Amino acid sequence: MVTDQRARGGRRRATLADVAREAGVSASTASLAVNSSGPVSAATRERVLAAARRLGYLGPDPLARSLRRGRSGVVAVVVSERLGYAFSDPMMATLLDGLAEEIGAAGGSLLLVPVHRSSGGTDGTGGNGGGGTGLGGLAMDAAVLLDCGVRAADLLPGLLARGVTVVTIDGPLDLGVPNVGIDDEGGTRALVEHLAGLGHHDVGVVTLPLGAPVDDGTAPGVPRRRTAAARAALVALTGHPGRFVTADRNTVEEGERAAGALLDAPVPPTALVAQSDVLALGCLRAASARGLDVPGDVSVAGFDGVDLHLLEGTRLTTVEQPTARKGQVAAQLVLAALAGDRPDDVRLPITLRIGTTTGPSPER
Amino acid sequence: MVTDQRARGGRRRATLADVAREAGVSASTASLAVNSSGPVSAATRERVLAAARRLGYLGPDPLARSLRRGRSGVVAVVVSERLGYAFSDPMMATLLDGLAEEIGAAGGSLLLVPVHRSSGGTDGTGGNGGGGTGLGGLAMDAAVLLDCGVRAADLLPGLLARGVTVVTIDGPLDLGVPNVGIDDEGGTRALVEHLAGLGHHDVGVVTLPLGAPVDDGTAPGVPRRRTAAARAALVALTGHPGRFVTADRNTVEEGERAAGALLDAPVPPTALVAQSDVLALGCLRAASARGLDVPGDVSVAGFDGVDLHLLEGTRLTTVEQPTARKGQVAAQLVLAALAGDRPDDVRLPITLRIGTTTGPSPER
DNA sequence: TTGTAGGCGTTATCAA
DNA sequence: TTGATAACGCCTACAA
Repeated sequence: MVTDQRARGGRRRATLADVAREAGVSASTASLAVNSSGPVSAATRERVLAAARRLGYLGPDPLARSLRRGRSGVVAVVVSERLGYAFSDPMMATLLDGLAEEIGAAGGSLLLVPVHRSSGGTDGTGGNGGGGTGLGGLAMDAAVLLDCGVRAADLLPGLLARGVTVVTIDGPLDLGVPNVGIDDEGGTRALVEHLAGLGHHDVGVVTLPLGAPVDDGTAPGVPRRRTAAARAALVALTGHPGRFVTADRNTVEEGERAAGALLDAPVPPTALVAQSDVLALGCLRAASARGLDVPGDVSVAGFDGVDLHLLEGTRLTTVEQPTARKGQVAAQLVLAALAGDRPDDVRLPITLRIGTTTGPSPER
Repeated sequence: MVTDQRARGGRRRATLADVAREAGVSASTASLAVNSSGPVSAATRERVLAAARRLGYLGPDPLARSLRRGRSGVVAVVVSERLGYAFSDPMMATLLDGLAEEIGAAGGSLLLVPVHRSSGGTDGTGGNGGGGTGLGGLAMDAAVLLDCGVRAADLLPGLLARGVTVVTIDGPLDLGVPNVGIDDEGGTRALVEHLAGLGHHDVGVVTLPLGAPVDDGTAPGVPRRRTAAARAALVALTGHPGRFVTADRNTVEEGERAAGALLDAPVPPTALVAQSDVLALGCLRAASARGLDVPGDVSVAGFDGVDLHLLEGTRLTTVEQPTARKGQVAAQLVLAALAGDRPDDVRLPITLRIGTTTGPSPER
């Protein structure tokens, strides 16, 4: 990754110039023939192709072509911190799948870029001495920013300055770039309504990591949006504000820990709302570990509509969102923007899915 | 991804030449100053840096630099078919995490390349007309091939011809490139020994997708290696060959289906060995759906040592492998090979972990 | 310590 | 239909 000798072993790969010479044509003609991207007589094309075969020419060098064309065909997906966390979230897998499908179909490819909190600032001169990576030294046509975990806003100026097309998934919304998202507030409210309707007055909320407090003018990310919506809905519908515990990461373990903190209170809440299905699974485990019946003793709800592979015919009550579609749409926004359009934000529909993990409040 | 106008909106990004002109030095001096990679007087450097700031120079263009240096810093990870499948395997997340950590630390980045069965042949002239992706048109220094699903061997010639450094994970082993793997046979044998010791004579095996039969001379992949080892060990230790069902994909659903086929036999086996923990989870669900007690009625074992987040304090009996380490080692092999070394294969240690899902055979 | 020259492999443009 | 020319933006011998 550091060394840069080109002279590897034997003789170097054949280039288009070699092919042209071998075929007795000019480089430009050879280019046209090889790419079938211009008027070339059938005879010449055949001659060039034969020469290419003879020389073992492997097609245009992607780097050179990209430099010349000003396009690399690479779409970066910026994920938070460690890839392991990113992928331990089942959503991410689905999202990336949708993204890859569309980008791949358009001839592009996906670059996975984990951003460590430090290496964000690609704003200045970028004179980062040694080959530090950090978004600065990566060739990309576009970047997809996933709200979860990364402060998208931090990276944005640097990317835009470099002429990179940017699309966000799940906001923030006021960044001035196209965004795909869902109605987080509406989904949260629906969940609270459902629980309130079951007679729950004392609801615990396990939130996703909230990230840095929003001191600048930026709109808050998913966790804060859902949190605010939950608080508002709880006050309005149950008369109580609810109790909030924040998970440090979106993992089952953290969900279990956070839920444990709530359930171990002198008077535990009668319902737990987790901001993700992964966290909700942790809630289920916390309840199970304490011998609590779900939903008899405590109701549990999630968010996302991920397939959790619960045993025993349990179905989590959750807000289902079209995650694969989200990835596809993000890709479409990228492609549209790359084509010069200025696409609008997209808000995808969600559904409240009532499962077997929520029931009447035992207080009733 | 297709259009190629460079003339976007305003005026183009400042280049190093611009900076040099602005600073009144030559381009080469500017290069040295910006990269701090040569002898430059403090005064000149300051002047150059100031000019860069003034012009909003954002650092060397990655594409141009790569072309010049002959290195892109990109390591491709070739995954099978759809990314969604790839990531639905918890192993992959961990593996990629380890890989990304090491590659990232060395200043490289990870390109995710899903390979559809068709687009494999990058051997010929590659004159694939339009911008079809398929590994051919991607700039990469190295590729990591994951056996699972993709016939690594198919891609190898093309990659090698292009001068791409290749490393495989989980074989096949006779490809002539460095490989990281584990003792699949030994692990399988240990599992069978464990079950035989518990008195099981009639064992069902749920295998991973086997892929195409090995008609050429190539060594078989993980599923076939584990399958052969299981068959041999079962014959040797139980006197019976065992019954084999193949899952079409490495998913919980497929595991459940395959296990169901075994459990619905007139005389079901007393133990199920799945070739992955994901499949094993499917086995557990199949048993649960039929009202069978595990391990009372049927024992279940897996392979991998993934955290399955089972409820109820259940711990799967499985063969634990150091998955993150596998990714790290693969990265180290890549880096070593890129540095000109010719690293040896690495075989990582595994451990039989006995959980609560295996017990004495009910036949006893 | 700085500048000059040349080229990495392609492709767009224009003229022939 | 083909060919010469000129970049794309950078880096590295080598010379001054």
